[in-house]
Amino acid sequence: MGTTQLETVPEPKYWHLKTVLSEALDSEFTVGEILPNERDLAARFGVARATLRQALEQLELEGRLQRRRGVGTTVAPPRVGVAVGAEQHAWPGAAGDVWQPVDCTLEVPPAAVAAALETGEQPVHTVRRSRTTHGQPVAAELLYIAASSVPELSAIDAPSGAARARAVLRELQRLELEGQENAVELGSARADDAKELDRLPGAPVLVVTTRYISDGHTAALSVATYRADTCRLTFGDPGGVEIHHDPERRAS
Amino acid sequence: MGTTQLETVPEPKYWHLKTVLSEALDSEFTVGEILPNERDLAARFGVARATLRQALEQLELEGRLQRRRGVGTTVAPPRVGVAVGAEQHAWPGAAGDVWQPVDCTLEVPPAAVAAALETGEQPVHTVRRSRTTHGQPVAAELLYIAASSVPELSAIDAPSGAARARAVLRELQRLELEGQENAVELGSARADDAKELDRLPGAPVLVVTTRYISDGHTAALSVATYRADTCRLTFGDPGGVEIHHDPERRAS
DNA sequence: TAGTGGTCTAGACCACGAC
DNA sequence: TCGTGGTCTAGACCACTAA
Repeated sequence: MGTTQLETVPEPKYWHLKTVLSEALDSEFTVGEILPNERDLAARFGVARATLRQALEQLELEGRLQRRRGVGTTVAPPRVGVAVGAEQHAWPGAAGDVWQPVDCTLEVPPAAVAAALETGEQPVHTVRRSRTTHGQPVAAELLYIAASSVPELSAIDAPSGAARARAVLRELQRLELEGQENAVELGSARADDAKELDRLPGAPVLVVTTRYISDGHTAALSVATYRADTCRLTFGDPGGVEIHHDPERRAS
Repeated sequence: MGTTQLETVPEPKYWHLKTVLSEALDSEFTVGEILPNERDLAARFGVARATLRQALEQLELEGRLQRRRGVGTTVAPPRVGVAVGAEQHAWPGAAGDVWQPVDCTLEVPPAAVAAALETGEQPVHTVRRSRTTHGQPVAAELLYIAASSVPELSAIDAPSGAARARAVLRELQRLELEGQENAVELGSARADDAKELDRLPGAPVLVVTTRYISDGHTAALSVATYRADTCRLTFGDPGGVEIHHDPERRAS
């Protein structure tokens, strides 16, 4: 990474910079290694710090770098593959579920959720769960369950907490699951999700929305927020071998 | 959107700004409507243009806005749902495939692709396809097919072009498809993909990687690049119940 | 306390699209 | 040609982490 000059090219500086840095990451750095700080890097390439940051931001978006305030910029490990929608015909909380219940309250959900659950202004069971891989938090979930889906629940004691979450999920298993519908889209982390995922608010996340269908209606709705920088979501037939694909450097 | 002041709060200005703008979009703007330009907006909120842009960038990332140089910033329509991995047990190019062949060449693929296909330094059939919804381009694909997977192809005339692409895909159907493996991750658009998707290079994309497995090996590898701003990827088993997704915006 | 990345400013010029 | 968003600069200060 000894290069100092940037030729005058029609392409943006930060783009060129990103390419140069990307190649340097491949050839001169190892996973976990810490990079020079932004001010030094900017000076070395003869650009303003903001321009250097634009390149770093893209590399972080692609999962190549990890930046932490007060610490520095490090080379990120390859993204981890996490299976979603694998338990294609099981309710959340069924045996083998990788999610860990955290809390459960009774709340009036956002309008879009209420519309899907057809619950109007009624409060619904709102279960918070988290998911970790290799000890690292990778996803936070909000699971909305219509009160009518778990009618036997009123007898249960705990008004909230993980115990209640487990109780609600246990009741859910009694229903017959007809099918589920999944969707993935790009989003940015809300403040609470960001905290749980150990990221700053606004960090890019992959939002997986799952609709659990029973008796022709949406009995439960899951909104799971995965760290986009560290995760590769896998779905469908679990074949066997795992490949890592780099989303940017696949050019010739 | 007449507000002019921003209180002194511990949260970043751009974050607050984003919230204010988001609410204004819901209540005071309609899809396709054009916003005031960045300089005016920044002045109206009493912030520097760069700060205003930080807020706009996030809203664009979330699919709420669309910005085009030389034109302006408009309110984006809700994301369109596009099905991926739906033809769970069919080769690309099979009947009903939504992809449109564009070109086909014989090239040495990137190292990661070569590793998956186990082709070493050998060139592979590289099919370029595109996908549109409602007349808009939503995805660009590079489909790599090991030469050994379509051995009967040498007799075919066209050395490249859409005709050859169709020929290669036709040959592919002769193999028995054992299964496929899907993954989705966040990436940024390469220059060529960006052009086809009508975006700037570096724009956020959802990269869907599909491995087609035959005879215990990876016979073909698809790398599909979807516009992250306009697409919501749907996958999995609809359970026979086809539910029309409500156009209502997801809660945040 | 020192050093890091995160936020913010007030400018400037450029590339592109529409007129 | 004009207005738009895109890029870039050279600073400043803040929030956080670790020593």
